[in-house]
Amino acid sequence: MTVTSVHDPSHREALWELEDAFGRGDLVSLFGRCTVSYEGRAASDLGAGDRLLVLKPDGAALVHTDEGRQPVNWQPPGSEHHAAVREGRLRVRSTRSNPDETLTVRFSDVHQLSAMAVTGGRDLTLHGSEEDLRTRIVERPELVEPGFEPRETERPSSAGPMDVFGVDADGTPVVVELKRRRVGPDAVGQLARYVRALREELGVGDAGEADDDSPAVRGILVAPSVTDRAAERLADRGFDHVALEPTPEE
Amino acid sequence: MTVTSVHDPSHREALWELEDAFGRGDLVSLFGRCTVSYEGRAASDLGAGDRLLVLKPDGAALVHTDEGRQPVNWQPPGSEHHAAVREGRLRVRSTRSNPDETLTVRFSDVHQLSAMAVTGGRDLTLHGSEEDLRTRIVERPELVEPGFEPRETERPSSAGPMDVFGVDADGTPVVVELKRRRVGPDAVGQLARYVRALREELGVGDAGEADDDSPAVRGILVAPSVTDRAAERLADRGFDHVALEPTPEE
DNA sequence: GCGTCCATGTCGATG
DNA sequence: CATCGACGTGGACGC
Repeated sequence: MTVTSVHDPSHREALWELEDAFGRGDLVSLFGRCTVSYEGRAASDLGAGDRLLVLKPDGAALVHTDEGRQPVNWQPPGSEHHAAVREGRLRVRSTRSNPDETLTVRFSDVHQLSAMAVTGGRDLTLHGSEEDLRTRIVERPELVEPGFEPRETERPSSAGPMDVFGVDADGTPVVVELKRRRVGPDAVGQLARYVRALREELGVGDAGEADDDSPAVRGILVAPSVTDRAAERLADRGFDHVALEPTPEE
Repeated sequence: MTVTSVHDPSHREALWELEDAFGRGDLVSLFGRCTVSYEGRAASDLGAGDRLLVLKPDGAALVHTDEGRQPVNWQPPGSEHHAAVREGRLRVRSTRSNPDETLTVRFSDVHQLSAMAVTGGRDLTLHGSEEDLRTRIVERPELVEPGFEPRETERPSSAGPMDVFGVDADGTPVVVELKRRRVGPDAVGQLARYVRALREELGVGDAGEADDDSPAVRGILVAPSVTDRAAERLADRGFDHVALEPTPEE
């Protein structure tokens, strides 16, 4: 593992190191006093201050202050990094097109620059996602309700793929929308679109005949919990909510 | 400006530096070979590889690989960093409560560690946000339509605050929903909620009497553009779309 | 604390 | 390319 590291370099030294690092495909970490300006989907300016600039070989650029999970400024992967010395400052610029965006970081002082080749080990195994919730329901359908039979996941419809499609104990078609966490009204809207699409497709239970307790196509929202507004909308539509976590309680 | 920087430190040296940096409230950048595990709202594991760990004095922790704008793992601000040497590795752990979450990074090798005090200069001036769009409309209402008069922004309603409330040339109440970029159907749903709330509040134009071309309360979606699905929903509801950018075209 | 909504959201799948 | 939906979304603001 080769790490390059320079302390308090001159702008010219820093420039050399940056260009080498870009050439090697290194990940760069740069501490220094700088101003930052961005122009693209929006535009922003940031006055002088000490910050951390991270430059990735895939084109991503991140400007971090001492606070927050989010960078104060950034450029997405696919951008191109360029460095130069201009007007007595080290200018690092990252540009991309579609949309056209430019991030410019101007360093009056570079305190520390490190670069390292970083490869592999990018595959994360994540548990507790919506996909896990789907798996859990397919394996244990009674968690939705007794007699529920899943027939298909990601079933296509004119409104997009529905998370789980199945039938209930009476043989009534059921659309299940899954959410890994507490949801608001937008999730009910999503479920409603799938139910409407399926009713049209099956030619049953549209607004004209679904005014009693037999909706012909049922909608079930599976989520740990729902907001009040979402509950209202669920009631309006005659949909059900099943409280379920993506992973079993410990 | 004081920067601490060590190259290829022993675990014990790295531990000292980390504890000093935590004590000083420094921002830390740590290159090394590590495994990462996370447990909290979800759970994840990441095998050995070279990565960049950033530790912020506000408690944020970021694990970055060579790719992506997003950290592969992280901990939000408000967490607490702890470092220790365990089983021949440098273990950096960041924990928080509510929800209970733990991020653990275990280094088999530390290649480079830098720490710097980073203060001030955190205030970003951003242009092109939804707020700019609102300002633009209030100053030039004719951009929405001739004769439009804004009366209130962030007007409260039972469905939440509507972006702009006003009246059109005929004196008909208008609810304007603003989006800084192209929107999908959810924005129409949002607008519909506000319109419904206002109709109820004013006691006019509900479903019973709004079946002709006089809806009593109009809804206008201002956004650069809308998706097909959103356009459908707009037409269903009898709402209008006005194509407008958050900032004037160059 | 929860609810709501914006974001330069980012990211991946899909047509 | 654009659309659509998930995300450990994050973050701000209001109640």
